Amino acid sequence: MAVTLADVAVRAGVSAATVSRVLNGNYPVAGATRNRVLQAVEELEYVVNGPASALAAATSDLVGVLVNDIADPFFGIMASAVQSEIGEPVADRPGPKLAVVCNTGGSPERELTFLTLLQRQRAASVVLTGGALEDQSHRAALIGRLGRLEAAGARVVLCGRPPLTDTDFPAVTFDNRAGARQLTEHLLGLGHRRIGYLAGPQARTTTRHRLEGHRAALTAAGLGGDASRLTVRGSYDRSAGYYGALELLDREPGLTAIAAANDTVALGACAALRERGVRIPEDVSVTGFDDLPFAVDATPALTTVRLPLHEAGVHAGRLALGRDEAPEGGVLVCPGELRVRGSTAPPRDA
Amino acid sequence: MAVTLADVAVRAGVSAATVSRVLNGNYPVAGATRNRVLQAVEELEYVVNGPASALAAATSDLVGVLVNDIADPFFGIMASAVQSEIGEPVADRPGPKLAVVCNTGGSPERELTFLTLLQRQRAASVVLTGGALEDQSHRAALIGRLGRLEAAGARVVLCGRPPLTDTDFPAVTFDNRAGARQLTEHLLGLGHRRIGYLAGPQARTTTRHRLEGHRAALTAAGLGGDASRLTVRGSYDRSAGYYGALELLDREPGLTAIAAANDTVALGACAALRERGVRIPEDVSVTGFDDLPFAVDATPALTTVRLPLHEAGVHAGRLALGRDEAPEGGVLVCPGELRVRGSTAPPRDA
DNA sequence: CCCGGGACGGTAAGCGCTTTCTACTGGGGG
DNA sequence: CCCCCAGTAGAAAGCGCTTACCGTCCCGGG
Repeated sequence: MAVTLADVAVRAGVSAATVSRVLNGNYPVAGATRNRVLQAVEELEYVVNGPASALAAATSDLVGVLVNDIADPFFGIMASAVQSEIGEPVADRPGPKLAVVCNTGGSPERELTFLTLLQRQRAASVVLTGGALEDQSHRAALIGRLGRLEAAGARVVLCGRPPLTDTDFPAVTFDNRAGARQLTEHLLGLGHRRIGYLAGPQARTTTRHRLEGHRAALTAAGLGGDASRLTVRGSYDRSAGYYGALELLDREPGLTAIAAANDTVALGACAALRERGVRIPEDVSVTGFDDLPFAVDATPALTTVRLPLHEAGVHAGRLALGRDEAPEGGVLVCPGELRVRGSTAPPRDA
Repeated sequence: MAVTLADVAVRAGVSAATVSRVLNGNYPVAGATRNRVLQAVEELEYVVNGPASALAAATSDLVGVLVNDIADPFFGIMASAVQSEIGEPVADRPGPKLAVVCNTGGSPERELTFLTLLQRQRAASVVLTGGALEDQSHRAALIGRLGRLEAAGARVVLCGRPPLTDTDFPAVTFDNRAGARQLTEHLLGLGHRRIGYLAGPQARTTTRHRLEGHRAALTAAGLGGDASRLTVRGSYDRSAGYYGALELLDREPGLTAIAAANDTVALGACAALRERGVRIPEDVSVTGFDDLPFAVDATPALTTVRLPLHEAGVHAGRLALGRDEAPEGGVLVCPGELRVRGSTAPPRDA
């Protein structure tokens, strides 16, 4: 049924070995022979059998990309960058690689399951994005899986998450702590003193780092005491911001600012504030985090910290291909950049 | 180095065939034997070699998903739905499938290239999303590629794009025409008469259908004459909306409404209007299309048409697995739903 | 008491490709 | 003038798995 290498070989009057060599270009083949082969390939519309070559060569051109949810632009942007980077047929030997996107939904089990599935596919590399779960047993299981992947020849890269201690997988991470700190310092600088914080889900590194940055700024300003009373936890979605903001308003009617764990949460908070008739930023200032594309289109535009998601993805993609050397220490820290926009202003009583 | 089926067989004291049968569960194996095998698998941490089984069984568990850009929520949401659907280990025979996401960037060549790469991987199915390019030669090439994929045993599904005439690939499509028409009728109903339109790129079915819907509404209202003067073309991104809106304002200062090809373009337009000091909706009403998550958080919230992106993706995923039968006629049309929000209001002179 | 057949399990032949290892050629240096 | 090597091409041995195709073994019916 399907055309095989052998068919091409017969058509071109050469051996299968030669056809393989022409196609892979890793062995000298005389010009005339090569042309005959190429022509036969063309005429027969031959398409290599990927699994067969993967089996024989013990490599595949699949790169796994684990994300929480590809529908979320935070992950979408990174994944897009990774994909574009690895899909580009470099002058380098192997052809373009394909990105296998895996939605973990933040579930540790699914994360492990997908890693196994990727190992089964003999993925050439795996890019892990998103905040890590801070759970010792999961951490151990994860390291085990990644170790086996690496042992099987896969390249493992962490993107947008902190390095895994005791391992030396290259990592491209964001400085969430510093970013959060800048944001809160910005609010403090404007004169805010009663600042609510909408934190992400428990046991996530991203959540913890951002919260720590926020607290560090407060503490430095001598406002550490109120911090936990003015912190509400929720997931990283819009409704968490909505209900979280209402909760904060109830807890502390004198609130003049809300710092959200990310832009999506911030928009939810804005919606809640508007419904309550609270003006932004006149009555309450709001900050986000990530600077996703829509942050600038909110009204008022969201003050936030821009994370170089695309750049990080590109870098992770290059590391995954082995095109770039791992950064010194194995970790590349990408700083966030404060973007001051309309959603923050001095408090009224300032 | 790596553990193979044979190793497991030895360990369990059975033949490789038996191990394979236990793992695939498609042939009777006595309970005791099965358990011994399973235990050996466990102890050896055996992971099937995907390429090898793909080669032997002539099938893979890869599903290709072609999108314009996975960073765009429009595609991200559909891809996410497809992925979740196919990743679920159904009670059905084959294990969970992996989604290979391919960013075409809207380029026809890349589209074809990716299809070839997917065929090389012997993908079990391919889901094509996004508007189709209206170009005869590309259409022919595309049908050729898809036909070969199908001949190779892959299931081809179109999602969020019109069916390919003369083929019978199942399709899940959006009624862009009706949606656009509703939007413009809504504006007309409010009393608008000078309505600008920000169209998408040329030669895309999505662009054409939405524009046709808009024009149909205008024509029905006896306003067809001005239509082309008040139409500006651009890509589907924010800056196209920004510059397009400025252009429209210049062409027709008396404009009272702008209908954009999608939400992203609409937000760009809003930004331009705000900069010009034009109030929304008091001076100019604006409508989007798609109802992406951020549409509701714009201020004012965007009047738009909600497209069931997630549902369409789920459905496409099921079709790709062969879990659902193709709809009668092969095409499932998903209607859009008008969402009237704050960005539209009667014109001032109404 | 014998035989047919169902339930299991093993044997072995590939699946289509890569990659040694071997073979052959022609030309230039000794 | 012969030998050796660079340059090419082929033969063949797998890569790890699936799956006919056969044997066994044991049961119940005749």
